[in-house]
Parts: sequence; C-alpha cells; structure tokens
Amino acid sequence: MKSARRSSDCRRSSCPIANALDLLGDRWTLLIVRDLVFRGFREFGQFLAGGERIATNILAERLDRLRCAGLAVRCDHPVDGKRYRYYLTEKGIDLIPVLVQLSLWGAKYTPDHAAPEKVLREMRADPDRVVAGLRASLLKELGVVRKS
Amino acid sequence: MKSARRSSDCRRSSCPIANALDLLGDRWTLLIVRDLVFRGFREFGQFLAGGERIATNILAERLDRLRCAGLAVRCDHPVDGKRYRYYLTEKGIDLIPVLVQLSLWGAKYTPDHAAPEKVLREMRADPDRVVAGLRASLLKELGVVRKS
DNA sequence: CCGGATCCGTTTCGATACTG
DNA sequence: CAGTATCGAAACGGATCCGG
Repeated sequence: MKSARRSSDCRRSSCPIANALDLLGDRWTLLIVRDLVFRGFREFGQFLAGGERIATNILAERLDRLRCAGLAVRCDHPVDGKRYRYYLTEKGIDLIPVLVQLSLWGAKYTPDHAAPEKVLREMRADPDRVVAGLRASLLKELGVVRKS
Repeated sequence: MKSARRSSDCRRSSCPIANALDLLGDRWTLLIVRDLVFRGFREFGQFLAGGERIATNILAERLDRLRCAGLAVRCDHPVDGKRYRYYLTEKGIDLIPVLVQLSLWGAKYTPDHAAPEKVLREMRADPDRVVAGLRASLLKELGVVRKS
C-alpha cells in the first residue's frame, strides 16, 4: 500500500472543481463509481469483467485511491473469506448527481450507447427523483454493511 | 494538427458515462471548460495564466480536442488579429450541469477552496436556475460571435 | 509579444505474467 | 480470487523555438 497520494499534491487547487478533479480526473475512477452505483458491482472480479478492460493493477490502485479518499470502504466477503466487497460511503454516494448529469450529456451527444432508454427517460424527466432513489438504496445497503 | 483522436478509439464504450469520459476523463479538459464557463476565459494566454500551471503544449492539444469534439470553436480576435478566442458551443454549454454538480460535491468535501460562497449558496438552493443563467449568457455570446 | 509546435527527460498508464 | 511485479508505451511538463 505504498500508492496513496502521488498526483494530488502537485496542484494547489483553488476551486471545488479542481479539487474534485484531483480525485476523479482520470479515465477510470468515475467508471468504477458508475459500476458501484448503476451496475451494483461490489467485487474486484466484477469490475474486471465489467466490459471496459481495466488492467488489474490499475483497478487495484483505483480501488485503493477510492478508499483512501473516503469514497468507498472494503469489507470482508460474508461467506468466501478470501474476497472483499467494496461499498460506496456517503461521500461516494454524493457523486450520483454528477454521474446522472454526465449520463444525460453523454446520451444526448453520443448516438451509440447501450444504456436502457427507460432510465434515461426518468433522468431527463426528473433527475432528482432518480438520484434520490439510487441514494436511498445505496445508503440502506451501506447501513447494513457497517453494522457487520 | 495531427493530434485529434488518439485515445478515444481504444475503448468500445457501452454507456453514456463511458462515452463522456472518453472526452472528459483527464486532468485538464474539464478544467478548461470550467474556465470558459465560470471565469470567462477566452484566450490562450488566459488559460495559461489561469493558476493551474498547464503546459503550453498540453493546453494547445486540449483546445484542439475540444474543437474537434465540437465542444468549442475558435474565432479570430476582433481587434488584435494575431490572437484567437475560444467559445463554447451548445454541446460544451450543455456540460454546465455537470460542472455545477461537480462544484457542489467538491465544495462539500474539500474544505479549502477559493470559490465565492455566494455562488455556491445559489447552486445549492436552486442549481437549475444557476445553470439556466450561465447557459443563457453563454448562448447569447455564442450567437453574437457566430454572426461575425 | 501571442499562439502554438517541437524536442526531450520524467511520470504515469496499461497489458501480461506471476504470486499468496 | 485479489491483488503485485515488470516493462514497454503513452502522457505529461518544462524549455525552447518559430511564424505572424
């Protein structure tokens, strides 16, 4: 675990967006958060097989980063014992509005994407409601996990 | 101008977020868009001096990328003749909701940032109104520029 | 001077192989 | 299964050069 903070100390951030981008401004981090939010992925292997061909070392480092930054927590697998599960914290859950807006933008401007049109319609119609729904479900799950 | 698309062809994106991140998932692109939206920067030199120490080659490449992707346009300077000005297109302007949500998240979780508290309060209270205001002003500016 | 383009040393990424 | 080790490739960053 010698990774942690290498890139975040070089820019004397002066605005909330720059601060956020210090953590999220790379090709993979937000994609992992997306998988945690929309696809319900929780385990290393799921992210690996998640379609986007992330390398194992990159995935490990990003998961580590997310934990160091307090966006995610790692828990032992309830039965397996040799695997872990990753859950978003409140801080990570609070990124859902960003993901929703990013989805809407991406859906508007990139013709080919395999996103369920139903969810997109809901997002367009009432983004706050979609955010609230996802947030509630993830918070509930987090509450259960934390007690264990 | 041989740059253009080098990184975007490697990932067979399957969701709007991945598509969006293909363009925006790096350390600088969204920062430049932020400067176009919130700081009113329009010229190369402004971005360079904008505080974050971006290198000239990186800046040039990112501005080029934004133009190739249709997020920005480059116009001649009205009086100087040897400088340019960059403006967001509608596609770029549509990123404002993302920036606003990113601002709110960053402001919530990073204590030290030099963002005007007034705007943050407005964003928290009524993000849609803030988005609409910024959008209207940028669209108007774009309209004027396009006629010239 | 302004807006880049080019060169080059350094850092980070990413694919594969390997380990507990 | 969940990572680490390695190593080549790409990106970054600084400096410098160039055309207008």
